[in-house]
Amino acid sequence: MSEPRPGVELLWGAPRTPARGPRPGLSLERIVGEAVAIADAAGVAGLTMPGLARRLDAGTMSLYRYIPGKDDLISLMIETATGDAPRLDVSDGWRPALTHWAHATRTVLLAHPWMLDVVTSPRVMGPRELGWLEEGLRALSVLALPPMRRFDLALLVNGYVRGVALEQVHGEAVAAQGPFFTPELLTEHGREADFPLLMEVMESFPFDAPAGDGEDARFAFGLERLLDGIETHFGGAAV
Amino acid sequence: MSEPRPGVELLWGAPRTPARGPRPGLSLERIVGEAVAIADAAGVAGLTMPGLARRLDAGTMSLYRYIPGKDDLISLMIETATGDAPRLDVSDGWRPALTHWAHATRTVLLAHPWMLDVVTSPRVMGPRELGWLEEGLRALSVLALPPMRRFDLALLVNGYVRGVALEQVHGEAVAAQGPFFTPELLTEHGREADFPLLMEVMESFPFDAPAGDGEDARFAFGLERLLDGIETHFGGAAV
DNA sequence: GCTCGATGCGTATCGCATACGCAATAGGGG
DNA sequence: CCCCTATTGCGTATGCGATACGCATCGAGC
Repeated sequence: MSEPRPGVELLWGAPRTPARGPRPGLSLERIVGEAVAIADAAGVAGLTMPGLARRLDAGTMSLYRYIPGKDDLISLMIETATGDAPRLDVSDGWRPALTHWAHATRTVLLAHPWMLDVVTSPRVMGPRELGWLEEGLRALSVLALPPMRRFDLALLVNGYVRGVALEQVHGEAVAAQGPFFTPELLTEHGREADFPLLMEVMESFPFDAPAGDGEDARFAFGLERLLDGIETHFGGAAV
Repeated sequence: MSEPRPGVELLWGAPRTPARGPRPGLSLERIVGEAVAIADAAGVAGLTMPGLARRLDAGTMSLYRYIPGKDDLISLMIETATGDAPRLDVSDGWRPALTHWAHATRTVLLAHPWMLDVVTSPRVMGPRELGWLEEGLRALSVLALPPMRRFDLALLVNGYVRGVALEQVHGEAVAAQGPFFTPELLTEHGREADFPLLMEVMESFPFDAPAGDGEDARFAFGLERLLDGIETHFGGAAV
């Protein structure tokens, strides 16, 4: 038996258009759009139902006429912020396509860092999000592998993208709340002898470098390594 | 000027032993240990100050005599659950050592899945956690690279481990709340034509396979690819 | 035994998610 | 054309979590 799960219908069903009753003063699109804007600016922690209602000039409880609960709102936010998957060009083989896919995924995650906090929760993926997976599979479809193996590879690359994005966002958040990753942390507690290699790193830390570029380069570099590894292993499987 | 930030002292300072006053009925160790046990069983969402106090047979506010706030508690939980970094044997080169390091990291994350939810928040790392980084750097120290570059590589591998663990935990959580990743999701909404490759995957999904083993293999495989890539790029840099 | 730095914790505040119910609204069948 | 009813807006209320505050109490050293 399939349970109703109203949230799934919001993601997958057709938009509801009621026949009778007062005209709705809000719309799912407006609610979700404003929620995404709030989360972009203040993170998921800054997104509250009263706060969202205030931005929409509505009563708090009015929101619940449109969504069953906050969890469903977040699912819809993910679906909206994700956007449509890029159309990949696989004519040059899987590697350029998968590279493009990975970079596009990273761009989305960095544009909406709160997504890194919420994609973990148990939830149902929407059509847009599955569209991204489908495109990833399409990039890999030129490899003569069982579908399940291609799926593994798509998740592998996706996991890499997430992990590195998480690392970057985390690092930036820590840096924003004050200098922490400095030699002083260790010397002040007399622990510098326990972390000789970290001391080296901290001392050479270029705090003045433009953070974004370095992160992009680090990401691209790691991605190339990962794809190199895939290629040496599966390169011969090209159709 | 360095601000006080009491949480940092809890992580890095010496254990406080008060001279006067009533004997403390609780201890940091007991509080943090019980908190980790709760989070292991119920996730961070299941960890509340009143709930924790109840397990400890204490009043809720008593906890605040030991920790400044919940955030600091979580920092301490991470530090405790992380455990001591494994001593790596680098005599066979960087690759076996780094492999061991990555697997050990993964083991910790899967033993305490809530860590994946909280490592993102802006926080200060403790000595144990930095010890892991130090060990990762030690594995890479046999490569003749600038310290910063070795640091990048350590974060790269760490990011990969996190990303894949996140993916696995997320997938398991979704699966636990009912079948979702099935062809029916698509066919029920008449969208099967939009996701031909996903349909293939869903149809071949072996729901009966032992999940853990498959995930371990997938992780190990991806890690090998990543290290392969690093090796082909930096292999010549061995000291 | 007095003092003063601690501790245990009841009480209170504040913010959040969300259930419930009532009043206002408006398309459509009679 | 009007009333019926599905529907909306939202005030009010509940319950829970984090945490500030203050009081009663404790106990090591004088």
